[in-house]
Amino acid sequence: MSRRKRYSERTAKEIKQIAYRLLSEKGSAGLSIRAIAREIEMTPPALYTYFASLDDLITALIVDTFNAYADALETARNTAIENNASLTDQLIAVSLRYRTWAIEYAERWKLIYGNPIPGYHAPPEVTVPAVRRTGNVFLGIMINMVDTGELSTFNTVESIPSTVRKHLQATLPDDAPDTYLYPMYELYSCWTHLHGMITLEIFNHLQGAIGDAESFYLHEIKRMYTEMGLKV
Amino acid sequence: MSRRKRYSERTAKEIKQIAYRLLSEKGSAGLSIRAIAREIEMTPPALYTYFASLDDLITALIVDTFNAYADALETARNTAIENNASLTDQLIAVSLRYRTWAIEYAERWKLIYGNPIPGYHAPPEVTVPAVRRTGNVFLGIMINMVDTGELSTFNTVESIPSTVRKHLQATLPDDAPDTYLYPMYELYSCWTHLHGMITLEIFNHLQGAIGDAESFYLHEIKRMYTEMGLKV
DNA sequence: AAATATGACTTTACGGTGTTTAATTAAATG
DNA sequence: CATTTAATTAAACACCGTAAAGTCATATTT
Repeated sequence: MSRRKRYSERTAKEIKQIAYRLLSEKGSAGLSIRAIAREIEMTPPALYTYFASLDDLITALIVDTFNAYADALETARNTAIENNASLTDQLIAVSLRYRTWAIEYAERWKLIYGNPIPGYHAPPEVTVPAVRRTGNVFLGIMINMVDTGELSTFNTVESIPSTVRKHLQATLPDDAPDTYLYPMYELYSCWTHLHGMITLEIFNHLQGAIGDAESFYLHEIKRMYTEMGLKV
Repeated sequence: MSRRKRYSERTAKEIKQIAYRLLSEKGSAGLSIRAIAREIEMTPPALYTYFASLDDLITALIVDTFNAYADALETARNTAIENNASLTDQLIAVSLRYRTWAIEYAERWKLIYGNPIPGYHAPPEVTVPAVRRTGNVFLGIMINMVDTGELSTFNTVESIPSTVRKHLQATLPDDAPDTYLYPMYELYSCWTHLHGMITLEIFNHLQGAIGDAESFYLHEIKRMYTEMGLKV
């Protein structure tokens, strides 16, 4: 690891930090090569040494953000485990963190889940695995629940549409029991609901309707998990 | 209504149509004053006669789009009624249309529910009433269901968080019975879930996970309405 | 140690964007 | 017909991403 390489990585990190600051201060509209160059006191083309294009820089931000999001969820779960929380309480803790992180880092969240930068298209080969990490935090808990019997799989598996069931089966490891289909399906059912509430809150469509988005969210996840058969 | 005024309105409409075409062809990145000017064979500043700014033009597109969305939902419901569909089937028909419209007019949908144009902020006084129209199609059906007894209100009303309940109560007409709180709350519970599925599908986060987003959506809404106590 | 190559930059430039200003033309009104 | 008003244009400003070419210090190779 040469001196020059270390310097270069430090600068790349600095560029990303300035990008995050501009993003949170002025939204994605403030995120430009030239604005970053001004802040870091370089000429705009100098940034091309570190990122091949603005799109590349944004992709780097997106990947980092997905990972930071997943880290936050994992931390939330670990904290819950340290406090001897039940699996259900772990699930609730992670669900709540899923929202608070989104609110706290709203502009970064919009970067990954909104459609913010016109002309930019995220390369799926890099973002799809990153998305999966966040889902896996939820899935891990739910699979634990199936193992302990807390989450009953009864006959819901049969009712899953066959196309969906086949797809889930294909993503399941070979040695995993069929009963794991249930938590996988349930994961997406829950995820889409959580995600809808958060999206609408962040884009300001929910507050006017419901008044207190936080209480609504908490109530909905408790109701959702109750209907899944958990004792909340 | 003078000749000039008629011409002016026709031109404004033409501008919006070109804007929609550019939007669906190239996404929000292709939506620029200068691009529209090229298409309509005007110089860019000429467009400022019709819209005070690009933001104003976008706001006009957004309002139109919200209304078109609501129109489509109302048409879906009316068609269902004409076919003697039950209230439950009306609700399902509208729910399905909520998705197909979003997919069909994805770029317009992103305009209203995503965060597409950096620097643009929708004026709430103009968009909030427009959002409400779409919700009212769902709400209308659910209120009918309460009136006919199809939708039981049992004790869910009591469990609604007090802050949310107060807010819903405030938006309820004075002469409406308290039992209407239940469908109002349920509306938002359903809406957030539908919205989450559609958002994730449109932003390409769901297909990789679930395979067949359409079947998933149908299965989820049926399950949701079953859990609400409806006979689907 | 000298020569070469590489990486980090700067200057300049091109073509794109939204928007303002002032001047011009066309249409409607008195 | 004269005057007001609306519609349009040309020119310019301040941004934007990025390509090309050149400069200079640092690494690497001979």
